[in-house]
Amino acid sequence: MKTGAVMEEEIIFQKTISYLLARVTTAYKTVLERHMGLIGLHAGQVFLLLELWTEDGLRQVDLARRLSLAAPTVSKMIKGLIEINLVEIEREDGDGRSTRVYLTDQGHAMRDDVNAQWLELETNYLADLNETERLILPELLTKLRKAYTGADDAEEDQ
Amino acid sequence: MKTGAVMEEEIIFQKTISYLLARVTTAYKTVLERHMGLIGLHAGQVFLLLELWTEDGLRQVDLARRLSLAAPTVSKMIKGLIEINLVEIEREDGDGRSTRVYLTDQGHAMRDDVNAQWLELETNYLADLNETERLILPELLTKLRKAYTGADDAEEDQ
DNA sequence: ATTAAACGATTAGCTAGCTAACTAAATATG
DNA sequence: CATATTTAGTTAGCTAGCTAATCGTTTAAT
Repeated sequence: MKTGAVMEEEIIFQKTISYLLARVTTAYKTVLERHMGLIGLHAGQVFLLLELWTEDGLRQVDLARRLSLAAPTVSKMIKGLIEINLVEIEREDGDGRSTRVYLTDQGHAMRDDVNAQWLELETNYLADLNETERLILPELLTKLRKAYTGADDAEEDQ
Repeated sequence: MKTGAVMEEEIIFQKTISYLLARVTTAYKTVLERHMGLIGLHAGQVFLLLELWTEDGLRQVDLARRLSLAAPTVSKMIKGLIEINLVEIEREDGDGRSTRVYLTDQGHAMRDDVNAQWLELETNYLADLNETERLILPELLTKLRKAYTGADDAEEDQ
Protein backbone atom coordinates (compact mmCIF):
# COMPACT_ATOMS: atom_id res chain seq x y z
CA MET A 1 0.00 0.00 0.00
CA LYS A 2 2.88 2.34 0.58
CA THR A 3 4.40 1.67 -2.84
CA GLY A 4 1.63 2.86 -5.08
CA ALA A 5 3.74 4.82 -7.53
CA VAL A 6 5.68 1.91 -8.97
CA MET A 7 3.16 -0.10 -10.92
CA GLU A 8 2.60 1.94 -14.04
CA GLU A 9 4.56 0.56 -16.95
CA GLU A 10 6.32 -2.11 -15.01
CA ILE A 11 5.43 -5.70 -15.35
CA ILE A 12 4.32 -7.23 -12.12
CA PHE A 13 6.39 -10.32 -12.67
CA GLN A 14 5.15 -12.07 -9.62
CA LYS A 15 1.68 -12.23 -11.10
CA THR A 16 2.54 -13.39 -14.58
CA ILE A 17 1.80 -16.95 -15.47
CA SER A 18 5.33 -17.38 -16.74
CA TYR A 19 6.76 -16.40 -13.39
CA LEU A 20 4.45 -18.60 -11.38
CA LEU A 21 5.15 -21.47 -13.70
CA ALA A 22 8.86 -21.10 -13.14
CA ARG A 23 8.43 -21.16 -9.42
CA VAL A 24 6.24 -24.25 -9.50
CA THR A 25 8.62 -25.90 -11.89
CA THR A 26 11.66 -25.57 -9.67
CA ALA A 27 9.86 -26.59 -6.52
CA TYR A 28 8.24 -29.57 -8.15
CA LYS A 29 11.41 -30.89 -9.71
CA THR A 30 13.12 -30.88 -6.36
CA VAL A 31 10.29 -32.78 -4.72
CA LEU A 32 10.19 -35.26 -7.57
CA GLU A 33 13.92 -35.84 -7.42
CA ARG A 34 13.81 -36.36 -3.67
CA HIS A 35 10.92 -38.80 -3.88
CA MET A 36 12.41 -40.92 -6.58
CA GLY A 37 15.70 -40.85 -4.77
CA LEU A 38 14.01 -42.88 -2.06
CA ILE A 39 13.83 -45.81 -4.44
CA GLY A 40 17.26 -45.24 -5.90
CA LEU A 41 16.19 -43.50 -9.07
CA HIS A 42 16.52 -40.04 -10.52
CA ALA A 43 13.53 -38.22 -11.86
CA GLY A 44 14.63 -38.35 -15.46
CA GLN A 45 15.27 -42.07 -15.30
CA VAL A 46 11.72 -42.64 -14.14
CA PHE A 47 10.27 -41.03 -17.23
CA LEU A 48 12.50 -43.04 -19.46
CA LEU A 49 11.54 -46.28 -17.73
CA LEU A 50 7.93 -45.27 -18.06
CA GLU A 51 8.24 -45.29 -21.82
CA LEU A 52 9.94 -48.67 -21.80
CA TRP A 53 7.24 -50.16 -19.61
CA THR A 54 4.77 -49.03 -22.20
CA GLU A 55 6.89 -50.28 -25.08
CA ASP A 56 10.11 -52.13 -24.53
CA GLY A 57 12.96 -52.09 -27.00
CA LEU A 58 12.63 -48.54 -28.23
CA ARG A 59 15.52 -46.83 -29.94
CA GLN A 60 17.13 -43.82 -28.33
CA VAL A 61 15.72 -41.54 -30.95
CA ASP A 62 12.23 -42.85 -30.19
CA LEU A 63 12.68 -42.15 -26.53
CA ALA A 64 13.98 -38.68 -27.24
CA ARG A 65 10.96 -37.92 -29.37
CA ARG A 66 8.42 -39.28 -26.92
CA LEU A 67 9.97 -37.51 -23.99
CA SER A 68 10.66 -34.32 -25.93
CA LEU A 69 14.28 -34.49 -24.96
CA ALA A 70 17.49 -33.85 -26.86
CA ALA A 71 19.47 -36.87 -28.00
CA PRO A 72 22.46 -36.32 -25.70
CA THR A 73 20.16 -36.14 -22.70
CA VAL A 74 18.71 -39.53 -23.49
CA SER A 75 22.14 -40.92 -24.21
CA LYS A 76 23.39 -39.93 -20.77
CA MET A 77 20.31 -41.19 -18.98
CA ILE A 78 20.63 -44.58 -20.57
CA LYS A 79 24.25 -44.73 -19.55
CA GLY A 80 23.12 -44.20 -15.98
CA LEU A 81 20.39 -46.81 -16.24
CA ILE A 82 22.82 -49.35 -17.64
CA GLU A 83 25.15 -48.76 -14.73
CA ILE A 84 22.47 -49.66 -12.24
CA ASN A 85 21.40 -52.62 -14.34
CA LEU A 86 17.88 -51.48 -15.16
CA VAL A 87 18.28 -51.50 -18.93
CA GLU A 88 20.61 -52.90 -21.54
CA ILE A 89 21.22 -51.89 -25.10
CA GLU A 90 21.58 -53.89 -28.27
CA ARG A 91 22.76 -52.74 -31.65
CA GLU A 92 19.94 -52.97 -34.15
CA ASP A 93 20.33 -55.71 -36.73
CA GLY A 94 19.04 -53.96 -39.79
CA ASP A 95 20.47 -50.53 -38.97
CA GLY A 96 23.95 -50.23 -37.57
CA ARG A 97 23.33 -46.73 -36.27
CA SER A 98 20.48 -47.52 -33.93
CA THR A 99 20.68 -49.00 -30.48
CA ARG A 100 17.57 -50.51 -28.95
CA VAL A 101 17.01 -50.18 -25.25
CA TYR A 102 15.60 -53.12 -23.32
CA LEU A 103 14.49 -53.43 -19.73
CA THR A 104 16.34 -55.95 -17.60
CA ASP A 105 14.50 -58.06 -15.04
CA GLN A 106 15.44 -55.50 -12.46
CA GLY A 107 14.12 -52.81 -14.76
CA HIS A 108 10.76 -54.53 -14.92
CA ALA A 109 10.80 -55.05 -11.19
CA MET A 110 11.17 -51.35 -10.45
CA ARG A 111 7.69 -50.75 -11.71
CA ASP A 112 5.91 -51.38 -8.43
CA ASP A 113 8.26 -49.16 -6.50
CA VAL A 114 7.79 -46.35 -8.96
CA ASN A 115 4.04 -46.76 -8.87
CA ALA A 116 4.08 -46.51 -5.11
CA GLN A 117 6.15 -43.35 -5.12
CA TRP A 118 4.04 -41.89 -7.84
CA LEU A 119 0.89 -42.49 -5.90
CA GLU A 120 2.40 -40.74 -2.92
CA LEU A 121 3.33 -37.83 -5.10
CA GLU A 122 -0.22 -37.53 -6.35
CA THR A 123 -1.90 -37.94 -3.01
CA ASN A 124 0.47 -36.29 -0.55
CA TYR A 125 1.16 -33.11 -2.43
CA LEU A 126 -2.09 -32.60 -4.25
CA ALA A 127 -4.40 -33.25 -1.35
CA ASP A 128 -5.54 -29.65 -1.21
CA LEU A 129 -6.91 -29.63 -4.72
CA ASN A 130 -10.65 -29.85 -4.95
CA GLU A 131 -12.62 -31.83 -7.49
CA THR A 132 -12.94 -28.99 -9.94
CA GLU A 133 -9.26 -28.23 -9.85
CA ARG A 134 -8.42 -31.87 -10.35
CA LEU A 135 -10.50 -31.82 -13.48
CA ILE A 136 -9.20 -28.56 -14.87
CA LEU A 137 -5.52 -28.97 -14.16
CA PRO A 138 -4.80 -31.82 -16.56
CA GLU A 139 -6.38 -29.87 -19.38
CA LEU A 140 -4.54 -26.71 -18.53
CA LEU A 141 -1.22 -28.46 -18.14
CA THR A 142 -1.65 -30.23 -21.44
CA LYS A 143 -2.44 -26.93 -23.06
CA LEU A 144 0.65 -25.38 -21.57
CA ARG A 145 2.84 -28.23 -22.68
CA LYS A 146 1.56 -27.87 -26.21
CA ALA A 147 2.19 -24.17 -26.08
CA TYR A 148 5.78 -24.62 -25.02
CA THR A 149 6.69 -27.60 -27.14
CA GLY A 150 5.12 -26.01 -30.18
CA ALA A 151 3.56 -29.27 -31.25
CA ASP A 152 1.52 -31.95 -29.63
CA ASP A 153 4.08 -34.70 -29.34
CA ALA A 154 1.57 -36.97 -27.66
CA GLU A 155 -0.25 -37.47 -30.91
CA GLU A 156 2.37 -36.90 -33.52
CA ASP A 157 3.14 -40.57 -34.10
CA GLN A 158 -0.33 -41.57 -35.10
CA MET B 1 -12.60 -48.53 -24.28
CA LYS B 2 -10.94 -51.60 -25.71
CA THR B 3 -8.34 -51.69 -22.95
CA GLY B 4 -10.57 -52.16 -19.99
CA ALA B 5 -8.50 -54.85 -18.33
CA VAL B 6 -5.36 -52.84 -17.82
CA MET B 7 -6.40 -50.06 -15.55
CA GLU B 8 -6.92 -51.88 -12.33
CA GLU B 9 -3.75 -51.62 -10.31
CA GLU B 10 -1.71 -49.74 -12.83
CA ILE B 11 -1.36 -46.02 -12.67
CA ILE B 12 -2.07 -44.26 -15.89
CA PHE B 13 0.91 -42.02 -15.52
CA GLN B 14 0.19 -39.94 -18.53
CA LYS B 15 -2.95 -38.64 -16.90
CA THR B 16 -1.60 -37.85 -13.47
CA ILE B 17 -1.06 -34.24 -12.60
CA SER B 18 2.47 -35.03 -11.48
CA TYR B 19 3.33 -36.41 -14.89
CA LEU B 20 1.81 -33.55 -16.82
CA LEU B 21 3.53 -31.09 -14.55
CA ALA B 22 6.88 -32.67 -15.27
CA ARG B 23 6.32 -32.43 -18.99
CA VAL B 24 5.31 -28.80 -18.81
CA THR B 25 8.22 -28.09 -16.56
CA THR B 26 10.84 -29.38 -18.95
CA ALA B 27 9.32 -27.76 -21.99
CA TYR B 28 8.85 -24.43 -20.31
CA LYS B 29 12.35 -24.26 -18.89
CA THR B 30 13.83 -24.80 -22.31
CA VAL B 31 11.72 -22.04 -23.83
CA LEU B 32 12.56 -19.69 -20.99
CA GLU B 33 16.25 -20.38 -21.29
CA ARG B 34 16.17 -19.83 -25.03
CA HIS B 35 14.27 -16.56 -24.72
CA MET B 36 16.49 -15.07 -22.08
CA GLY B 37 19.49 -16.22 -24.03
CA LEU B 38 18.45 -13.71 -26.68
CA ILE B 39 19.36 -10.90 -24.31
CA GLY B 40 22.46 -12.60 -22.99
CA LEU B 41 21.00 -13.93 -19.78
CA HIS B 42 20.22 -17.32 -18.35
CA ALA B 43 16.85 -18.07 -16.86
CA GLY B 44 18.09 -18.34 -13.31
CA GLN B 45 19.91 -15.04 -13.51
CA VAL B 46 16.70 -13.31 -14.52
CA PHE B 47 14.94 -14.38 -11.36
CA LEU B 48 17.79 -13.24 -9.22
CA LEU B 49 17.90 -9.84 -10.94
CA LEU B 50 14.17 -9.60 -10.43
CA GLU B 51 14.61 -9.72 -6.70
CA LEU B 52 17.35 -7.11 -6.79
CA TRP B 53 15.21 -4.79 -8.88
CA THR B 54 12.61 -5.05 -6.17
CA GLU B 55 15.15 -4.60 -3.38
CA ASP B 56 18.79 -3.94 -4.08
CA GLY B 57 21.56 -4.95 -1.73
CA LEU B 58 20.10 -8.20 -0.47
CA ARG B 59 22.31 -10.79 1.13
CA GLN B 60 22.76 -14.13 -0.56
CA VAL B 61 20.78 -15.87 2.13
CA ASP B 62 17.90 -13.46 1.52
CA LEU B 63 17.95 -14.22 -2.17
CA ALA B 64 18.05 -17.93 -1.49
CA ARG B 65 15.04 -17.66 0.76
CA ARG B 66 13.00 -15.50 -1.59
CA LEU B 67 13.76 -17.66 -4.58
CA SER B 68 13.41 -20.91 -2.66
CA LEU B 69 16.86 -21.95 -3.77
CA ALA B 70 19.75 -23.62 -2.01
CA ALA B 71 22.65 -21.44 -0.95
CA PRO B 72 25.20 -22.92 -3.38
CA THR B 73 22.84 -22.32 -6.28
CA VAL B 74 22.65 -18.63 -5.45
CA SER B 75 26.37 -18.48 -4.89
CA LYS B 76 27.07 -19.80 -8.35
CA MET B 77 24.52 -17.57 -10.02
CA ILE B 78 26.01 -14.49 -8.46
CA LYS B 79 29.42 -15.55 -9.64
CA GLY B 80 28.04 -15.65 -13.16
CA LEU B 81 26.35 -12.28 -12.78
CA ILE B 82 29.54 -10.71 -11.49
CA GLU B 83 31.43 -12.01 -14.50
CA ILE B 84 29.10 -10.24 -16.90
CA ASN B 85 29.16 -7.12 -14.75
CA LEU B 86 25.51 -7.02 -13.77
CA VAL B 87 26.02 -7.19 -10.02
CA GLU B 88 28.80 -6.69 -7.51
CA ILE B 89 29.18 -7.88 -3.96
CA GLU B 90 30.32 -6.17 -0.82
CA ARG B 91 31.16 -7.71 2.50
CA GLU B 92 28.70 -6.60 5.13
CA ASP B 93 30.12 -4.19 7.69
CA GLY B 94 28.38 -5.43 10.79
CA ASP B 95 28.53 -9.12 9.92
CA GLY B 96 31.66 -10.57 8.42
CA ARG B 97 29.83 -13.61 7.13
CA SER B 98 27.35 -11.89 4.88
CA THR B 99 27.89 -10.49 1.43
CA ARG B 100 25.44 -8.01 0.04
CA VAL B 101 24.65 -8.09 -3.65
CA TYR B 102 24.23 -4.82 -5.52
CA LEU B 103 23.14 -4.11 -9.06
CA THR B 104 25.63 -2.33 -11.28
CA ASP B 105 24.49 0.30 -13.76
CA GLN B 106 24.43 -2.40 -16.38
CA GLY B 107 22.39 -4.51 -14.01
CA HIS B 108 19.80 -1.80 -13.72
CA ALA B 109 19.85 -1.26 -17.45
CA MET B 110 18.93 -4.86 -18.21
CA ARG B 111 15.52 -4.29 -16.79
CA ASP B 112 13.89 -3.06 -19.98
CA ASP B 113 15.29 -5.93 -22.02
CA VAL B 114 14.03 -8.45 -19.53
CA ASN B 115 10.62 -6.80 -19.44
CA ALA B 116 10.42 -7.01 -23.20
CA GLN B 117 11.32 -10.68 -23.30
CA TRP B 118 8.98 -11.40 -20.46
CA LEU B 119 6.12 -9.75 -22.26
CA GLU B 120 6.83 -11.86 -25.31
CA LEU B 121 6.84 -14.95 -23.17
CA GLU B 122 3.45 -14.08 -21.75
CA THR B 123 1.86 -13.10 -25.03
CA ASN B 124 3.45 -15.42 -27.58
CA TYR B 125 3.13 -18.66 -25.73
CA LEU B 126 -0.03 -18.08 -23.77
CA ALA B 127 -2.12 -16.68 -26.57
CA ASP B 128 -4.37 -19.71 -26.66
CA LEU B 129 -5.54 -19.30 -23.10
CA ASN B 130 -9.00 -17.87 -22.69
CA GLU B 131 -10.09 -15.37 -20.08
CA THR B 132 -11.22 -17.96 -17.61
CA GLU B 133 -8.00 -19.89 -17.85
CA ARG B 134 -5.99 -16.74 -17.41
CA LEU B 135 -7.85 -16.12 -14.19
CA ILE B 136 -7.65 -19.62 -12.82
CA LEU B 137 -4.06 -20.45 -13.69
CA PRO B 138 -2.34 -18.02 -11.34
CA GLU B 139 -4.38 -19.36 -8.46
CA LEU B 140 -3.71 -22.94 -9.35
CA LEU B 141 -0.02 -22.39 -9.88
CA THR B 142 0.29 -20.59 -6.59
CA LYS B 143 -1.48 -23.44 -4.91
CA LEU B 144 0.86 -25.93 -6.52
CA ARG B 145 3.92 -23.98 -5.52
CA LYS B 146 2.75 -23.91 -1.95
CA ALA B 147 2.10 -27.62 -2.08
CA TYR B 148 5.60 -28.39 -3.30
CA THR B 149 7.54 -25.88 -1.23
CA GLY B 150 5.68 -26.91 1.86
CA ALA B 151 5.33 -23.34 3.00
CA ASP B 152 4.21 -20.12 1.47
CA ASP B 153 7.50 -18.38 1.01
CA ALA B 154 5.85 -15.37 -0.57
CA GLU B 155 4.44 -14.33 2.76
CA GLU B 156 6.93 -15.68 5.22
CA ASP B 157 8.87 -12.47 5.62
CA GLN B 158 6.00 -10.36 6.75
C1' DA C 1 36.42 -16.21 29.02
C1' DT C 2 36.13 -20.27 26.82
C1' DT C 3 33.62 -23.46 24.37
C1' DA C 4 29.70 -24.87 21.70
C1' DA C 5 26.30 -23.97 18.47
C1' DA C 6 24.36 -21.49 14.74
C1' DC C 7 24.84 -18.99 10.51
C1' DG C 8 26.57 -17.31 5.74
C1' DA C 9 29.10 -18.56 2.05
C1' DT C 10 31.91 -21.56 -0.81
C1' DT C 11 33.71 -25.91 -2.95
C1' DA C 12 33.11 -30.36 -4.83
C1' DG C 13 30.40 -33.42 -7.13
C1' DC C 14 26.04 -35.17 -8.73
C1' DT C 15 21.64 -35.32 -12.41
C1' DA C 16 18.74 -32.89 -15.87
C1' DG C 17 18.49 -30.18 -19.40
C1' DC C 18 20.57 -27.82 -23.50
C1' DT C 19 23.73 -26.73 -27.98
C1' DA C 20 27.64 -27.51 -30.93
C1' DA C 21 30.62 -30.48 -33.00
C1' DC C 22 31.83 -35.00 -34.12
C1' DT C 23 31.73 -40.23 -35.89
C1' DA C 24 29.66 -43.81 -38.25
C1' DA C 25 26.07 -45.82 -40.81
C1' DA C 26 22.35 -45.55 -44.26
C1' DT C 27 20.25 -43.46 -48.03
C1' DA C 28 19.93 -40.18 -52.10
C1' DT C 29 21.77 -38.16 -55.87
C1' DG C 30 24.62 -37.37 -59.70
C1' DC D 1 29.54 -46.31 -58.70
C1' DA D 2 31.11 -42.35 -56.25
C1' DT D 3 29.75 -38.63 -53.68
C1' DA D 4 26.66 -35.96 -50.79
C1' DT D 5 23.15 -35.81 -47.46
C1' DT D 6 20.54 -37.42 -43.84
C1' DT D 7 20.13 -40.02 -39.56
C1' DA D 8 21.57 -42.18 -34.82
C1' DG D 9 24.49 -41.73 -31.27
C1' DT D 10 28.31 -39.80 -28.52
C1' DT D 11 31.49 -36.33 -26.49
C1' DA D 12 32.43 -31.92 -24.60
C1' DG D 13 31.00 -28.14 -22.22
C1' DC D 14 27.53 -25.03 -20.47
C1' DT D 15 23.58 -23.49 -16.64
C1' DA D 16 20.16 -24.83 -13.06
C1' DG D 17 19.17 -27.31 -9.51
C1' DC D 18 20.50 -30.28 -5.47
C1' DT D 19 23.30 -32.42 -1.13
C1' DA D 20 27.33 -32.97 1.72
C1' DA D 21 31.32 -31.13 3.59
C1' DT D 22 34.10 -27.26 4.88
C1' DC D 23 35.55 -22.64 6.57
C1' DG D 24 35.10 -18.39 8.92
C1' DT D 25 32.25 -15.50 11.65
C1' DT D 26 28.87 -14.56 15.08
C1' DT D 27 26.16 -15.60 18.87
C1' DA D 28 24.84 -18.48 22.94
C1' DA D 29 25.96 -21.16 26.94
C1' DT D 30 28.43 -22.52 30.59
